[in-house]
Parts: sequence; C-alpha cells; structure tokens
Amino acid sequence: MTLHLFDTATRQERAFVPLVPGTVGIYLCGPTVQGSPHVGHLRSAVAFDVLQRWLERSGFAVTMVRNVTDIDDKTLAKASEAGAQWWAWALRFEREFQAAYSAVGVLPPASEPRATGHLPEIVALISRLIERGHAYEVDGSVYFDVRSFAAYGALTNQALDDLNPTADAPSELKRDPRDFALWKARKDGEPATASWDSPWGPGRPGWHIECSAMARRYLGDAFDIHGGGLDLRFPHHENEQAQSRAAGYDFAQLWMHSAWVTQSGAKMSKSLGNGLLVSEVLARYPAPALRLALAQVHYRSMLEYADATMDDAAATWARLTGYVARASERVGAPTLDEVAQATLPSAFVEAMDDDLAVPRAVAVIHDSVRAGHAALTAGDATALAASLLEVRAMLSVLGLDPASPEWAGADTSASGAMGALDTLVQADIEARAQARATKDWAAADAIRDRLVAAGIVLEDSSEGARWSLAGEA
RNA sequence: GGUGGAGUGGCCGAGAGGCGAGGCAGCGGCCUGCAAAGCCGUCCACACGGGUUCGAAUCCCGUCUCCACCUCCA
Repeated sequence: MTLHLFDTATRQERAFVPLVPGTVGIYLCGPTVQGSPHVGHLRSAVAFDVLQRWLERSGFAVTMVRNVTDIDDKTLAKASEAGAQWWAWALRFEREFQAAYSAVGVLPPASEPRATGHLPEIVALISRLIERGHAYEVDGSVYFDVRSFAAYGALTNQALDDLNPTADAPSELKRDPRDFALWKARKDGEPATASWDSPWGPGRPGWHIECSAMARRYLGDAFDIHGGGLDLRFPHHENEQAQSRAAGYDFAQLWMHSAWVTQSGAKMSKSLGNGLLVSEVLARYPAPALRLALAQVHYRSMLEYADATMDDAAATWARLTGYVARASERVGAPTLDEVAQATLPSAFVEAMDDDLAVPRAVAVIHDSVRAGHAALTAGDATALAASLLEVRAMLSVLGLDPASPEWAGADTSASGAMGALDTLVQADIEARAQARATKDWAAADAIRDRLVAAGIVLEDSSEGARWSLAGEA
C-alpha cells in the first residue's frame, strides 16, 4: 500500500498523489504571535513535522511553508494594553514560538513568511478579486462577496444560509453578514506603523487573505497539502479556499487538520485561559518526552492532557533511551547514515502509510524493543544489532531517535561535564565491585545509596555496572 | 438551528464483523546478595436498549452523554 491521507474536504482517506512526482508542497498555518505558546500550539507543529519526516523518508522532497501571522486585531490590542509597539510584541512571541518548536525537534520550515512582509502580494490578490467581481470596496475596506462564489462552504460542507444567523453582527457596510474583510481601512487610534497604502486607502490586510497570498507566492497556484489545527477549518480555511479559487487558482489539493489538546475534556486555548505553557512543561520534563506525548496519539484524535500524560511519556522515553544506550554499549551505535538507510519493519511502514497511524507504529517500536531486550539478555549480538538499528530508524521517523543530534544533549557520554562525572562514578563503581566481591553488602549498598541520593542510578549486569542520571538512561 | 467528532479494561490509548494493539499502574514468577533494569505470565474491556448475523466493540435502528466549529483560536 502507498501513502493514504485523510482529506478534510472530502472527509475520507485518499491515496496521496503529488502534483509533481517526487515533490510535496505543504502550507501550514502557523501561529498568531500575540502570546506565549502553550502545549496545544505544539500539537499541530509536531503532527505536521511527523508528516514531513515520513514524506521525506518515503523519498519525497518536501517544501514546508509555515506562516507567521504577525498582525491582527488581538496583537494590536494586547500590545497597546502592555504599552508596547505591536511589531515588537509580535516579534517577541514569534521568538518564543520558534524556541518552543525547536525545543521539541520540529524541523525548521523551508520558509516562515510573515503577513507584514507580503503586502504587495496581498494587494494584488485583493485587486484581482475585485476585478473578477468577487470583492467590493466600502469606505476604504474591501470585503469578499460570499454570494458571488457558488462553492463557498464546500470545504466544510456548510450551506451559506445555515450558518448561525444569530451570530451575525448587523452591518450596513457589508452586502451579506457573512462577507469577510480582505482589507481593513485604518481606524482612528490605530498606530501609523500598522497601516499600509493601498488602492483603497491606508489600512491593513484581513486575516484570511495573507495565507492565500503567501501560499501562492511560495508554492504556486496549486499545491499539495494545506494543514492546520481543526479549529481553523471554518472560517479561516473555508475563506482561504474561497479567495484563492475565486481568483482563479486551484489552491490546495488536500486538507489536513490536527485535533487539539484537551484538559478535563475541554479544549486548551488562549481564550479559555486554560493553556498550559510550553515553558512550564519543559521546566519539569525532558523535551523529547513532550514530543512523544504529543506525537504518540493519532493526529486526528483529541489528546487529553492530564497530570499522568507527561509522567507516562517520560517513563516511555526513559525506556526507549535506556534500551538504545544499553544496546549501543553492547553492539556499538549505528551511524546516522545507517539509521537513515535502514529497512523499516513492514508493519511500521503500513501503519505510517495509513494516514500516519503513529499509535500503531509506536506499538511496532515497543515490539522491537522487547525483542532487543530479550536478545540482550540472551547475548544474541546479531539480533540485538538488528533491533537497535530498526528501533532507531523508526524513532527517527517520529523525530525521536535518542542518538540523533537534536537529542544528543541527553546522551550521558556527550558533554565534558558528563565525562568528568563518569570518571568519578566509575571510581565508585569499582569500589562497589570490590566490596561485592568480598560480599561486603553493607559497604556496597552504602556506595549505591550515596549515588542514588545524588540522582545517579546503577544497573548491574553480567557485563558489570552501568550508570545513568535518574529519569534519563 | 447548521456542520463535524467522541464515548474501549484501574489510567492513557489503537482497532473497526471471527485471530485478547501497545504503554503505564497492579498482581504472580524468572533473573539479582538485595535492588535497579529486563524477561515471562496475569488482569479477557468496548455508553445504553433493541435488531441483522453461525459470529457484533466493529453493521442497522433508537436512546443517553460529552466535545468542537459557525466570533479570536493550533
């Protein structure tokens, strides 16, 4: 079987066929940078990072574009409240988002375009929509005319007349309450730095138009996959598609949406105030454990975040890293090239090809780890080496290979400080071995207790003792 | 009102007509001086009520509960 992906637009799985063989263009809606990133924000980034890694592993050249919405109503409002310049405010949080993405091993996109850097493209697209009769100008603002585009609602399967009538804000400016702003005329009190010249006077772009404009600039009139969080389907993605198609561009061929993170069943979000900040989690748990927690649930399933979620993920990460460390000490570590070239178990490939069924893929990893541990105990170096290689290859697809450069900081042999520590601990291990040889259990246990108190865990084996930091491997 | 999704063992979480996913926790055992790590076994679940079927967690009908989008949201 080949890669099948669930297409939100048609609500079914489809065989993935790129527009240009061997290449994949992906546009992913990135953050609106008006606050600190919470765990929910990382979910879509990690989900689409796994998609990118799997596509690349499958031989595709992937162009990932993830935008930054650096101007919108809330950014202006929040910056104003804080007495800050909106552009400084936006950049501050853009940096926080980048740090959070990087912390959990999200590959940097090929491009991270900002809305404010694409005014010419945005103005050109709006002008084209006006020319084609799909948009109109009123008092310096421009609105998209939803009644002019018959396919409006196609993405989310909604009839225009069924959209919640009570939610409509009465407006004498718009022809239809559901028409949305493409260009917002500058209002009194808005900073001059948040305004650009246009054929309709000074103003700034509406939220939806930037994505249509930037996707086209970097990926062309038509591209393969458009992604984002489930909550963006409507109105944002519906409007994007309407704008681009009304302008005569084919736009996205397939839509993918990741589900969100919930707490006690409720969606984690800024507006509900229950967002758990990435920085809070990373202060308590290893970053790869957070990535694992986010990645190991299917991307279209809600992920219930509870206290136990990170504890479980941290325990699983410790088991994986412990296995890779122990196995590598016995049979040697494969090189990154060998990991990249390794044959993946067919069950793993089938799971990933089936709309990125990561939970099933993770089960295959656990199976291989168990087989590897058995080989380790049995002293079967051949089987152990085979398991180690395939485990690391599978983990690397998920961005979770413990020996990859991004996580090498957790490797106990990596840094100079760890080397120094190792020298000291080895002396203790030697002293304990001598005490054990003379069956002086009290002395042996005293040494071990002292190390444990310092956060160092010992594991005895027929090969002697090995040590690791508690919580790591 | 419209659109879409979910209810699985102590917990997390897959699957989707017949072979007990996987993880965590618990229990029993093996290994170990004792541990730790690991291995083996065990704990036979699918919201409720009907129905179809040789067989249903999976299909059909009904019911209940929960969530999301339709305003900003990953």
